[in-house]
Amino acid sequence: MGRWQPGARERLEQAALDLFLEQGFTETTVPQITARAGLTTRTFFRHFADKREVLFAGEESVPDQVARLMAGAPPSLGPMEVIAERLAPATVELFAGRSLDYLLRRRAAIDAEPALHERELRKWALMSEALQRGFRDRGADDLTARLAAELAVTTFRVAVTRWLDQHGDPDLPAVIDQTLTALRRLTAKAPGNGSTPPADAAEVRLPRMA
Amino acid sequence: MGRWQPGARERLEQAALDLFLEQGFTETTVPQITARAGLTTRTFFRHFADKREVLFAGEESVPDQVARLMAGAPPSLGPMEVIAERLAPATVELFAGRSLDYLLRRRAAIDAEPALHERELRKWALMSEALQRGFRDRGADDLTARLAAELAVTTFRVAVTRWLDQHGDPDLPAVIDQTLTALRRLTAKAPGNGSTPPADAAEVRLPRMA
DNA sequence: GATAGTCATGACACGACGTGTCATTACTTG
DNA sequence: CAAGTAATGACACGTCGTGTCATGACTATC
Repeated sequence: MGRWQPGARERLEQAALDLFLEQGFTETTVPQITARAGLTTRTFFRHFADKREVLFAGEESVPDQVARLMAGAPPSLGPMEVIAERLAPATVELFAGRSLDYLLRRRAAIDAEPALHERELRKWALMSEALQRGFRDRGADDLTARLAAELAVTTFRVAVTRWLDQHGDPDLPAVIDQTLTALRRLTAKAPGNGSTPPADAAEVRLPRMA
Repeated sequence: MGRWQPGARERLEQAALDLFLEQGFTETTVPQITARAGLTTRTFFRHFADKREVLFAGEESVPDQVARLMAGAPPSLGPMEVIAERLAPATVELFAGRSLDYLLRRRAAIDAEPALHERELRKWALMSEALQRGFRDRGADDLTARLAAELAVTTFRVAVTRWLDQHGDPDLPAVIDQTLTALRRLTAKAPGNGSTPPADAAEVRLPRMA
């Protein structure tokens, strides 16, 4: 363990996030981050593979956790049940660790920078791959496994996005539930445009035509 | 228009893809690409914002095309109908321009390099954003618009992947159809594990428990 | 058919990113 | 107190990507 000033990694993460929000990702240089954390440039790259990674540390284990979680679920559960009953609670737990304020600040930084947004997309893609393997190991055919994995990722990503949009007001489990319901309604053959059928939707159907 | 040797851009794209496949993306330096194309380093960055972009040129207009396409569809169509009847043919057309061989080579290069894979994810994300706006403009509420957009992207991305996996054998429209059908079956409440119910699936249900 | 204008390219300098390498410092173990 | 370990510092270096100015080739106009 490091024994100079403890928590070098955490200091770097904090300084980086602060600077990214203050001046932007591109405008922030690694020497600036390390100066604020009281370290040198070389040390930064010993903790993080590149400048973006400072916002994505400690997420490498998630795919493995996902794999174990799925292997531990009763074989009788279908893909959608696995998503709703096993993966959803795990996702909630994943976000329960960090404060809402931190999550919002982190998202603000990521949304402001395409390069960081790409890294965020890769995070979900890695999760999707793990889920896909999990579904295949549970006996699903290749197409179903892929779709189920993508569906799960879509659900959780959309739910978390909306949850943060509303500053965490309806709690995450509720938002996930709402998202799953909307997803089922959407894919059900019933035609319609997706707004709550006749009621309170204030939005207007645009008569546009190209 | 350039009047030195015509097709500088195309020469750069070709040289880059060849070199990426020969020695890998990271190992290929921009001077190497420009040398093979008979140009200078500076010229490369006049045509492409960065090294990755050489594989993603000419795709900036897709989101706009998507927007026009959706605005031109009859307002009576629900989200899933828009996906199946309007967006699917457009997606097919999008891939009809390039030869299967080129698409396979391009994918091989992208799959071998995480940085390129991230760029590919961003491409689909931009398409998803355009779709989301399109669905919202058609009167869908925010949640439905997001989910429909993500569903469309998932469908086409999975379909194209599988289509290329099989070297284009069942044609793309057929694969998209198959994918949409599997997606509807998956989200329908009917429990089950996603393999063709009792028959020919040779895979074994693993008795694993974490 | 000369002249001016336009646009792609060449040439050069430069800052930031990321890595390899070796020395140094602090802590741990015996 | 001595040896070993692990994180850090210091330095050099290659590549990426940009700013800037000069140069070449084509076009339009008179």
